Amino acid sequence: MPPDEQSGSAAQVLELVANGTAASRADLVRESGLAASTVSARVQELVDAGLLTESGEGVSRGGRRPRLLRVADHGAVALAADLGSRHIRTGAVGLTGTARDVEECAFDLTAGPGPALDVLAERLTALADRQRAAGRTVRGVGIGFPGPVDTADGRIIAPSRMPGWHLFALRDRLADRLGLPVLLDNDANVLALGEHRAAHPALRHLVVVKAGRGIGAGIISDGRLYRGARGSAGDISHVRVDEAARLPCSCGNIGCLETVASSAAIAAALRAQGFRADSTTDVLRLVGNGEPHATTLVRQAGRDIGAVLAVVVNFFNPEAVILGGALSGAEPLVAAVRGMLYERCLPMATGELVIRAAVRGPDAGLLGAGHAALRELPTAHGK
Amino acid sequence: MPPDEQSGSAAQVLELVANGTAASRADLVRESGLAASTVSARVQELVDAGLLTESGEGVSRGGRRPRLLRVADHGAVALAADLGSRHIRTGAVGLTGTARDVEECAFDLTAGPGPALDVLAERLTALADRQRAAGRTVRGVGIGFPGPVDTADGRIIAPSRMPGWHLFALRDRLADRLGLPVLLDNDANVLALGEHRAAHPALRHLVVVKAGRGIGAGIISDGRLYRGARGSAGDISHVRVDEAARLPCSCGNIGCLETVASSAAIAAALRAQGFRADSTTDVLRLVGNGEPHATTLVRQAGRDIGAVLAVVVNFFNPEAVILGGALSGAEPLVAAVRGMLYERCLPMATGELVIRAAVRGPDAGLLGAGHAALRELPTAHGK
DNA sequence: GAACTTTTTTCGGTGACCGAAGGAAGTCGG
DNA sequence: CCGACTTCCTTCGGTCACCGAAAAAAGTTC
Repeated sequence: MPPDEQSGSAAQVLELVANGTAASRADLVRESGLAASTVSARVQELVDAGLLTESGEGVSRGGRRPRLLRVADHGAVALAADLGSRHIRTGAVGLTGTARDVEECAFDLTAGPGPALDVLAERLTALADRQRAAGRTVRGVGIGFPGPVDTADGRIIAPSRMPGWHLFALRDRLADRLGLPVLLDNDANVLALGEHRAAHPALRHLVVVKAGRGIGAGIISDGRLYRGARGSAGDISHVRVDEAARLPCSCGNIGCLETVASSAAIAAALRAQGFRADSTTDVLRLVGNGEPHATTLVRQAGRDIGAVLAVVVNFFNPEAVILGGALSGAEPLVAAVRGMLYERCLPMATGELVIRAAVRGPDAGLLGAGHAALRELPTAHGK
Repeated sequence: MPPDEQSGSAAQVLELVANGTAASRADLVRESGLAASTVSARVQELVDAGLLTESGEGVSRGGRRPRLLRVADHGAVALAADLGSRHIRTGAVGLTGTARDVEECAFDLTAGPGPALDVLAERLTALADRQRAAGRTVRGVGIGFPGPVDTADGRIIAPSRMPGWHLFALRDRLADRLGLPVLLDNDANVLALGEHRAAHPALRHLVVVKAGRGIGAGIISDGRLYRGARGSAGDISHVRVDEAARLPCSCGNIGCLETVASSAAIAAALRAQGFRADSTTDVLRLVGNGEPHATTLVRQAGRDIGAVLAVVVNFFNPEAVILGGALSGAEPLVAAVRGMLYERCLPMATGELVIRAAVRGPDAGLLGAGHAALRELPTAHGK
């Protein structure tokens, strides 16, 4: 599926060095399970390809000193964009796994694909120019989109709350404008990739929730992103959680998780109570200020999300549930999800389950998008 | 993970012939994606090993006639046992994928592991003797158990409703008694293996529900059985579906799927209404007779199961949901699940979703257990 | 400074697969 | 009935990814 992908174990070697699991060939032998000769050969390839560099020697452990390896960060970066329904966040991601030159601007995606394409192209062009001016090579672009994506075609599919986007060929349109290869995926998927690679590389089964104005999930199964039969796996935003609710959802049903537990829903409820609350930021501010109504609403949202995740945890039995997206910045939400999972799941499923907020915070999605782009986009000289 | 497993593509070749997808080497080339030379080599191996036989020639399609291949059914079988909380079903499964000498007897698993081991050993010994008398070689035993199983250790783990079984080493105890290698897995898992291999080999992502006195699910992800982090994936029996329920469940919670939608729950409700209903068979009989109360209860159970599966379908996005277990014999249940899924899931998830009852009926679990045993158990002469 | 350790490379496999070429056995159209 | 085309299958010489044994390289310890 990935157009490029080096010999398999080479990617693994690079990954282990990139996320800090291994710093020398000997480490790689221990961590990867490969034969020493294989590791040596792969490292040599990667050094020759300019992806790894040797950087001095480490401390001896009673024998020869290890020759330390580092990911070569001099050269290539991928541009990354994390699209939200109300904002666009951009940055440059290098092989070392850090985001540089991060910017966020307000933008309403519901305005339709035309304006969005303009803004994206403009900001990414500027970003590319700055990166090139700094001497870095821009290898491609990774985009996380807050709605269903056909990753094969690079098109948006029937996103709720965003009329006009259906079947928009964002990937190719953007690639034309930028003259760069573009990778397009769902925002929760790139978030999951980012969290997995940067924070939990050792875990094999992982559910990463993105809770913001919408609610989605990315699934890592057996160490790889799981997309499902039609690519819509992880779409929990329209699971019914409130039988009594009368609020209609954009999907045509009622009581969807998204209409009761997203930050859009919380903000609306707060406005109905007389608060000034438009954005997720406003909600977080009110919670941070200790506003009881806001805290109650966020906690209830956490319980609703937790109720859905309880089914998911029993069914999928992951090693970790990671909460990302802007709402995960609210402690009460994380606490409520935890409580719900421990209450409702089988002890066998929660026994060693890790439940925590995304460690990379607001950049996690960006890192995932950049990472994916660096890994999967074709390049001229075999990466 | 499987102790034996032939060269990978050999297993694939055998599988394609066994399930009827391919009948000649040329078919195998088309279906498997392997090179013709590779197919030829693997077929030769399998013929030499006595697993495949050539059986005459097929009809020409304008060129040389294909040399037809068949799975050699002369020799080896695995014994299989499908344990229910109230019955034990046994049979012999050959490489051709048919169950022979199937028997079912009533037995109460809650009586504890001792008596169960005796009955199992006795019936399987008799079955083995009959198979050997018929000139077949018994290669091993596959067991499906209606509760959580540690497949690495071959032990039962904390099954609800079955005190005394916790940590019982069923696999090794049975292997000692029979003098045969034993494979032990959860009943829903072996059901999923059986349905996938026998009925839907082309599908890659599959959820197979076993609805009987308990409710479990087996997951096929990427063509392979998915067990999750701790091996408890698919355990949806204790998902809360009825907030208002006061019925306590063996797990300590209330409103679990199992306490409201299992045949045990339906039978109890029918008894409360004055009907004679002890077993799943009684429930099916009443539904078959058109008894309105029974049909209503079964339909409601289907809706409850459907509500849980709706979350699962949105999250996992499978190609098919297969309903197995005794309750799947009730048409209203299948209809109710269908209705619930189409109502509650996103169109993208249900667009091409197959929802149907297990085609192998009551033998599906048996076939899966036998199949798994034949595939994964070690044998003397390299299978 | 001899005897271990640890790290890394060299070298000769091995196993699974592929692709080109060609043989074997057909059909079909004149 | 004979050549031209198809389809099926095998033979043969690769390639690729990896492994394992051995040894070289570089250190530590007593």
